[in-house]
Amino acid sequence: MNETKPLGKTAEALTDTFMELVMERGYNAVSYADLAKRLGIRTASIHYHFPAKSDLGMTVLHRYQDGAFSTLEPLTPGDAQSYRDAFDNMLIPVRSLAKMQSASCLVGVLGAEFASLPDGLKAGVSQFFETQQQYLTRLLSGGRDAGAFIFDGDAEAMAKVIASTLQGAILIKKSRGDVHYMDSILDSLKAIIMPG
Amino acid sequence: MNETKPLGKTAEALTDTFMELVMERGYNAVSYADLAKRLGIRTASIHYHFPAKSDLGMTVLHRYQDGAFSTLEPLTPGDAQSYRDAFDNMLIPVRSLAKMQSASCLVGVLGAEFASLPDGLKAGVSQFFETQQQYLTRLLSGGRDAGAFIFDGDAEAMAKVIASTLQGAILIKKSRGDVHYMDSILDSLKAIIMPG
DNA sequence: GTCTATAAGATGATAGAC
DNA sequence: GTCTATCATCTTATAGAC
Repeated sequence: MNETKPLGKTAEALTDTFMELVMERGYNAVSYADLAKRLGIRTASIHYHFPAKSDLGMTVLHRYQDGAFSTLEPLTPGDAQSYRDAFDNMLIPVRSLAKMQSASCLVGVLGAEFASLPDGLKAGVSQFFETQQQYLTRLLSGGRDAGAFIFDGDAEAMAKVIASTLQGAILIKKSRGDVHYMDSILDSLKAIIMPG
Repeated sequence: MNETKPLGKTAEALTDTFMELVMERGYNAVSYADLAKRLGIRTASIHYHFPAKSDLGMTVLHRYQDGAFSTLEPLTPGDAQSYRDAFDNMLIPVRSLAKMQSASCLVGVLGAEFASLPDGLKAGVSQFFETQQQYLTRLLSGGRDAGAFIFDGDAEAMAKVIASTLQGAILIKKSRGDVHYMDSILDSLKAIIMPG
């Protein structure tokens, strides 16, 4: 039910390119002219597919969200290993981002520009963080009960720590241009919730 | 030696306003027109004080950096409590940021827009993160030796975790509009390096 | 230091032909 | 679906008067 509607070839290329550039530069630094140049078309053609820039933004945000949440397993009660696997799967898109030298999380970039975003994007960004926090909280809570994780304090607090750490690391990594920046961070996070 | 040169009254107001707006919207979403309107002057007057936008950006980044690092104590060997105090003092600007509903860290915002920044700002942002990581690493390393902190792994890895967590939390907080978002995160971080 | 005037270019967007 | 042509507006920036 969260399927993104299929797009034509040009619309697909537009969303891919726009997403890539926003993840590098920010929403406000990517123009229709940039996209037109990249795809070898005119800016007017872009408006046929996406009448306003905010339409492009919304489409790209939805696509990104689908991708980021696609590896999340439904949190049905299971054994300890199933929770550890779910945690690892949650990290798959993060590891993918970690390897990209000059990109960072689309939602993080949009969040940085929050006050300048059109309303729809603002709402989408807020919701992304809310959904992520809820999932992580349930994962950590259930996982601790099942013996998969060990940590003090409530699961929601740990969920916020983990979400923040990942987001911050992906952001800093881009400025440092170091594709290995996150290696130790992912290890450290695991050690924090799976000591010993 | 890191003193920022004194500015006139208008230049001061310009840097304050520019910093505030960038922390809310991002560098590319703040224009000379925005500043002129706020201060009740013309855009041409701004160019007298800061010929190019990148000049404004550099001045603001330096000011921000001076503020963020102003509470850092020189890391001379001391007892455990002195390291805990130094950690708390490092957090003073962070706590200040946490209270601002619609702003996030200037350097984080610039980092999100990295690829679109003028070269001077790129270099400044990279350097900020590098300096912060070096300080935190020394603080954690010395503090662990002095018995102030307890954690596994090397100090640099923990420094990266802490810097990333703070940066990510400040970013997410803005999108969530929750001035209490970071409360539990600061508690959790302390619990991670000062268990028990 | 601030203003008016002005410029060159970018930007998001529309109308209508092909 | 893509194009040409065109638009109003914004954006950074400069020259020169006050």
